[in-house]
Amino acid sequence: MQWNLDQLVCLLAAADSGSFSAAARRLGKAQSAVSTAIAHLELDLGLTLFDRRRHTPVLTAEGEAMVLEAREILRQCDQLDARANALASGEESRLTLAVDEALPYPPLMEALTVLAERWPALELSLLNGAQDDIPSWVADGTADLGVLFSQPTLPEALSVRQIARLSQTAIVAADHPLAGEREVRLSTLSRHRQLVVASPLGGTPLGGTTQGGHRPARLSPRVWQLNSYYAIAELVSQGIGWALVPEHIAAYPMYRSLVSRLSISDLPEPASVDVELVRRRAAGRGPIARWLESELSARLSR
Amino acid sequence: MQWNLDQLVCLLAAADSGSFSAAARRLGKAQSAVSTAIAHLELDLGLTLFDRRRHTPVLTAEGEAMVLEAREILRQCDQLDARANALASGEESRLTLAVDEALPYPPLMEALTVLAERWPALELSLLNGAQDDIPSWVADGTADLGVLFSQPTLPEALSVRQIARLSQTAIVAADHPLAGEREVRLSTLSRHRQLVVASPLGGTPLGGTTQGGHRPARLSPRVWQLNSYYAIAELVSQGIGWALVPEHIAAYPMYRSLVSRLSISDLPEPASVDVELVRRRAAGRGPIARWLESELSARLSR
DNA sequence: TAAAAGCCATCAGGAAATCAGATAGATCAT
DNA sequence: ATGATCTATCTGATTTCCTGATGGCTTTTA
Repeated sequence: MQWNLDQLVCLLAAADSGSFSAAARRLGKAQSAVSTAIAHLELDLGLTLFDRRRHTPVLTAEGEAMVLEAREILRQCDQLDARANALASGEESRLTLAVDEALPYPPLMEALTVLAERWPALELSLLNGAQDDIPSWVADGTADLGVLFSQPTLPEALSVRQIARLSQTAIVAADHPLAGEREVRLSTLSRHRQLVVASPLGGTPLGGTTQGGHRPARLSPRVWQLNSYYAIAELVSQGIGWALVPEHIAAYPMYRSLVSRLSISDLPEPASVDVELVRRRAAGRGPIARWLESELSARLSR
Repeated sequence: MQWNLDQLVCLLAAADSGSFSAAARRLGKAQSAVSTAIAHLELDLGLTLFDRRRHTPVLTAEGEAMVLEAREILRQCDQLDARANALASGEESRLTLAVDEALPYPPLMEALTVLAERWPALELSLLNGAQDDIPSWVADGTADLGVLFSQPTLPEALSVRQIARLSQTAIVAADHPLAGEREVRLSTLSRHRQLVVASPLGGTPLGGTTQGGHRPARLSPRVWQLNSYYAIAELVSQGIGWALVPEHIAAYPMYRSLVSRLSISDLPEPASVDVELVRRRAAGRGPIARWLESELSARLSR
């Protein structure tokens, strides 16, 4: 392989413009440069690319085949350049996304589908984890971005942004004494055990590193804490107590027939839980991360 | 785009071997050449491809992305070279094949399927034509190769090779007086009109350009000539006469229920028709044409 | 701990490729 | 027939590229 890219450029310019002189003008070179470039290319390839018997050279069949190959190579070169420019302007070449496994899947997967089309070369890693895993993965660099349900304590090194709010519903087991009621009052609920998400488990979230993020409402004096909405739904369906969970968890096929929704008559405002996006303060701010943030925010809010 | 292919080669060698020195040894260059090549590449791309803080350089994330792009480009370059070598050794870049429309399709299509896999870049043209079209297309350069049923007269400029022999069967209309007979004698057949393929139509094939190729057997004094087996089968099914046609024509779904096969008791040898491949004397002798010739011969003979 | 080995970046000088401009021969259009 | 345009080729100058040497740095070895 003796030839170089400039010779391929000359070949395409000559093929497109129909003469070596025109190609030279287009490329801003001397005609002799194009002429010798193509002559050398022909020597290197062992082919006659142009039929020079007429006034203006005309591509041979072999020449046309080479033009097709050359065009593909230069297209790839342009792609390399484009990718280099994108990377040079800060675009991520890899992105690791950590998401709470209890988040609604469809909007997440739709966003990733669009992502795959728009940045086909991106190496994406997707980590599914429980409530507590997400911030620790982001904090230790395992993940660049994390999406999780709002929780009261987060490492200081992380920055948080609320990106959506999911409405919640109260559920009990289908055979629970409360299941028959059309509406219940808080005072009624408080006589039964409440299951809430909490992280870190059993800790007293009052330390100096506490950030915003409201803690899950404790409406009953008898509380069990778990780190997973799935575990909560599981226990609720066993009749252990009641819980506030996001709508999509209550609607999940595995639980839908086992649990019963409760409407709480005297709740000051509709129950909801925030979805937050966390990143290390310094990182996770490339163009793809920013796009993904707004995309997830839009899709989760529908 | 300032960079060149040598720099990409250096990048890959360095990435693969883990150090610039090793890459230089592998490429048969000085270490400084590799070092400056990669340094220039980094300047051109605006990226840091290697992390040089340690003893041996290690690819950055951006570097890995560029390695993937570069590998693809060099793969394409190898492909261009391979194609150039093939073309230089006489391989066709285009091939136009003219076939008699009455040839059996399945073996033809199977051969073309294999052809498409084996020479993916070949530009193939397939012309379907009647008996007379094939040799004229090959003679005037419209086609490179022709496949047709043996016919007595061919232009002098064409060379012919028999590549298969298809057995024939006699057919009459299902409601023809002969249709009930289990076996017929030639003397019986000769009392009915025979339809034969002939080309050129109505000509007296005795001119100076006559070549080998036996003319279709005229077993009856009353003969109609047509240039297409399909037209013959059509007329036979109308009860116009009887004909010798290749087995697959008699088995063609459109005619199968309309015609009846006859077995001729006193035919000296089983009726058959030769399939021939024609080319201009000078042309049609590239590797692909030769492969196609043997492939068609094998598949048509099954 | 000290020496040795291996690696990289950089520099200088020479080899090689590339380029622009000029020229001559060929082809096309008028 | 003539002028315009094209290609191939030559020449000298510029640029690029390469090798070999050197020094600084890191890792391994003694």
